[in-house]
Amino acid sequence: MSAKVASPDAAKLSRPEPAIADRPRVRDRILETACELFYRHGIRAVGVDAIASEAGTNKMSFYRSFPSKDDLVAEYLTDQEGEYWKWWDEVIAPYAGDPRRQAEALIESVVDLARHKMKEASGCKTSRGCALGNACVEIPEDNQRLGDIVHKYKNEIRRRLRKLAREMGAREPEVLGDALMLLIEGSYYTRLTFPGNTGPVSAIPKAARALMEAHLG
Amino acid sequence: MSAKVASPDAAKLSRPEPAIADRPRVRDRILETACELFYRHGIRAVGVDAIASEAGTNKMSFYRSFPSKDDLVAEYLTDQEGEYWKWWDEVIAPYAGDPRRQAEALIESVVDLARHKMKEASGCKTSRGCALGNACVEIPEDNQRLGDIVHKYKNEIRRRLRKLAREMGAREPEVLGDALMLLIEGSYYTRLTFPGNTGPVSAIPKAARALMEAHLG
DNA sequence: GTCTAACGTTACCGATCGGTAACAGGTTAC
DNA sequence: GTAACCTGTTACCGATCGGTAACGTTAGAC
Repeated sequence: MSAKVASPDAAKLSRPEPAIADRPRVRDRILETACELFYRHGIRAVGVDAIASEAGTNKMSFYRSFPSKDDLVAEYLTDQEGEYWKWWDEVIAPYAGDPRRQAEALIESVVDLARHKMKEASGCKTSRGCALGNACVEIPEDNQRLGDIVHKYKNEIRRRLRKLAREMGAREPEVLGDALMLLIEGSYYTRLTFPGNTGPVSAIPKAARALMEAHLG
Repeated sequence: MSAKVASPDAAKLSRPEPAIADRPRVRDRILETACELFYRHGIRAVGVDAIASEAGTNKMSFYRSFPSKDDLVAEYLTDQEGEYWKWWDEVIAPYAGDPRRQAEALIESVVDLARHKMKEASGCKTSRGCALGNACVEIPEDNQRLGDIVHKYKNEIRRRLRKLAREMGAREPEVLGDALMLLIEGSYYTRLTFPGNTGPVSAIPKAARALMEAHLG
C-alpha cells in the first residue's frame, strides 16, 4: 500500500523473552482497533494516525510495533482469517461425522451472523461481509504479499467445501462445493449493499438444501 | 469521498446548445479513463491528477468538467450500471418469452465474461467482477448519494431475477431469484481472488440448472 | 474582425498521507 | 542503583491528496 521500509530487525538476540506471557498491551490495542476500523471503513480509508489515536496512543508508538502500515494490514488479514477458521470449526464440531449437517450448520450460521450477531465487544452495527474479500478490492495488483494471503484463504474455503461435498457422497463434489461457495460468497458480497438480512441472504438455506439433494438424490 | 464543494452552476442559461451532437471530447475522455482506472485499481487508489494526465489533459481541465471527484465517481457508477443493463438486455433479447432460457443465457454469459471476453478497446486483462459492488467497499457509510446508486442497482438485479423466476413458474420465485442472485454475485466476488475462470465460477451453470429444476419440478 | 467558449499551463492552497528523529518519563529485572 | 525496555510527546519530512486562481492559446460562430 506504500513504499517499502527496511524492517528495524526488532528481534535482537538480546531479547530477554521471559515476559512473553503478559506482552505489551500497546501493540494488541493497535491491532484490535485496526481490525475494527479496517473492517468497517476499508483499509485505504483509515490512516495510521487515526488507528493510533483511536487505540489511545500515537503514531510514533505505532511504528515501534509495526514496521509499516502494510505489515499491520497483513496482520489484520491473518487475524481475520484466524477468526474465520475458529468460527468454522466451532460450527462444524457438534456434527462431526455428518458432513451434510455440517454444511447446513455452516449455512445457518452465515444467515444468523447476517441477521444480528456481531462481534462481542465491538459496537459494529451491521456486518460488512468478508474482511479478506473486501480487502481484495483495495489491494493493488502488484502487492503479492497481501494478495497471496487472500488467495490462500479463499482457496482453503474452496478446498473445505469441496471436501465436505465429497464426504457427503456428492456425485460431483467439486461442482457442489463450488456452488455452495458461490452462495456463501454471494451472501458476503450482497451484505455490503443490503443491511442485515434484508438482502438475498435469507434464500441461502433453501438453495443449499436443494443443491445438496440434487447432487445426492 | 471528500469535502463537498459548491457546484459552479455549469449550465448557464446562455448555453448555445446547438453544438450538442459533437460535444466536447475532454469530458468524455476523462470519464472513459476514469472508468478504466476506477475499475482496475479501485476508487480511492486513483487520484484526479492521475485520471487527468492519463486522459491526456490536466487537473484544471478536469475540474472544468466535474465539480468534484465525487461527481465523477457518481457518473462512473451510473455509467457502469448502464453498461450492465445494456449487456443484460442484449443477452436476454434472443429468448424473449422463454424466461428459463433467458436465465440460462445470462448465466452462461457470466462465465463467458469471466473466462476472457473483456471490454472491446480497453486492455483490461482480467475481470474484477462488479464495478458497483466493489465500489461499495470503498464508499463511506455516510455518503448516501453514492451508496444509494449501488443500492438501487443491486435492488434492480434482485427484482429482475425474481421476476424471471416468477415468469418461469417457480414455486417460490423470491427464493429462486435470490438464489440465482447469490450465485451471480458470488461469482463476481470470487473473481477478485481467482483470475479468469480458475475460481468456482465455472460451477454456476450446473448449480443454476439444478436450482431451477428443483423449483419447477 | 471580434467575441466567446473550450482547452492547456503553471503555480499554488490547506490537509493528510506514510514514516522518522530526538527527547523525556516510567517500569521492570537484575 | 542501574541498565534496558516500553511508552508518550513534539516536531518534522517529502509526497500526494482534492481543489482553485490566473493567464494563455486556439478555434469556431457571427
